[in-house]
Amino acid sequence: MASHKISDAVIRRLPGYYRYLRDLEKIGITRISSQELGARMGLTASQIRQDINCFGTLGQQGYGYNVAELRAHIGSILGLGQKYELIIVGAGNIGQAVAWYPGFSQRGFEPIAMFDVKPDMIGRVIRGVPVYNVTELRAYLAEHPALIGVVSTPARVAQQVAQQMIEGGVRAIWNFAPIDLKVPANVVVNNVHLTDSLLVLTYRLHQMELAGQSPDANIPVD
Amino acid sequence: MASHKISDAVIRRLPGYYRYLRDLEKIGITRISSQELGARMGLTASQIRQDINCFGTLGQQGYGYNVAELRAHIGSILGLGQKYELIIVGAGNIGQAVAWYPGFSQRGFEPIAMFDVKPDMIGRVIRGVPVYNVTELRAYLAEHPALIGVVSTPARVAQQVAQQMIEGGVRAIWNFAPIDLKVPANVVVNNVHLTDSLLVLTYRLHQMELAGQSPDANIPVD
DNA sequence: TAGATTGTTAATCGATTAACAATC
DNA sequence: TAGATTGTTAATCGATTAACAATC
Repeated sequence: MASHKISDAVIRRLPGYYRYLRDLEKIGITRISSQELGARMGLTASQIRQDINCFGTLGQQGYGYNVAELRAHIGSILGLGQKYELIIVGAGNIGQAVAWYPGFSQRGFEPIAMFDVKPDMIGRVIRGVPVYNVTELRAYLAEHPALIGVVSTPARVAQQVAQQMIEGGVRAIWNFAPIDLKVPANVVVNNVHLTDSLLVLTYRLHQMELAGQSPDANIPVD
Repeated sequence: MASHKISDAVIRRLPGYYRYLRDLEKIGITRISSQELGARMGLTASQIRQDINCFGTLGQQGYGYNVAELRAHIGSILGLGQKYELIIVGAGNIGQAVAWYPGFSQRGFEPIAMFDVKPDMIGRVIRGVPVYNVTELRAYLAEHPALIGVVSTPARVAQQVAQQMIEGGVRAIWNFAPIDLKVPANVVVNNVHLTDSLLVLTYRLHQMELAGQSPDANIPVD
């Protein structure tokens, strides 16, 4: 039986499934068991079957899962298969890195404009994406609606930029500023804190050093 | 009572605590209750007290927590307070973004070298960081040990780069390639999958659209 | 002292794992 | 059919929340 509320824990694993299935497809594997997929991903077979069952009956007893079919299904759950125009505020390194992330366009993400405050950035066209003055953000959005906004500004202006995006019709914000953006309930936000992930790394490194390099067994990968 | 094994769930929250406490300190707040901190961070007061108690007795009944003291303590648990030299393989946008992330140096992270394969990158010095040919990686590490390695290469070479880093003495790998690096038990790895986080965002956006914009209440922020 | 707020134990909730009957 | 492997229920485990005595 399908689609009772999918838990957050499951949702966070979905992109991983998608990625692994895509890689399997690429190397020509067409079917896979929960056992085998689990071994590759570092999850239990049981968990994989539970996860997949959240959104319907996709496997076949005695056979396993069809890789292409499963990937397509997970992709559609993730909202792929449609095109997402996105705007980027903050044309620094992170903004540019995001704009040019390989594989972005093939997944339907299209950066249509960047915004910055620096005079030497404004007016440039970087790999086809024009950089506008951030003062033009509202006016631009009025003409060119975008569902997704990327915030790659310094923390101190991030909330205010988000505000303008939301007023301009942006419904999802991907935030790289080191602050947790607050948004209304009809807008989604994902705060990516790069430094946080580095600190988790140093924590583990530190622990390992304290423990005198003793292998602390399975360090979970996140 | 302190330090029984700190769970992974707690560890992942620590950088958040650190960040909020730092911001509080900046605006001059010197003491805070679990109640108030919870309200700001979107956690329950109970959870905050549980978390903090994992690593000792830091609060005072009837008073709360001393912001500066708590931040310093969490910082030291996270392994801050020492200097970390880091090398970056892949001098593209993400590599550069990482190298120049503001606040890096004030937290003790110092990029000492970048490596790439592109002839037009090799030999450049970008904001003080030299870019070498990746073929020189081993030789470089032999002379300049670094604890942390950043992998910001295409996926297809990432595992091999990690291998070389590890052989060169790197003990922690911060990976941005869209693949889960496998490392031996005495090395730590943190796989940052930017696309994964974007897909979680589109999932939620998609759900919200399906639900006809109805506010789906508390969208957790991660 | 009285009020506030922690530290900590117990209760609840949710997520993962184990087991196995259903079925391809 | 026999073997494989799912779908699904039950058991376990862990994390979060609630409650309250301890104490500043």
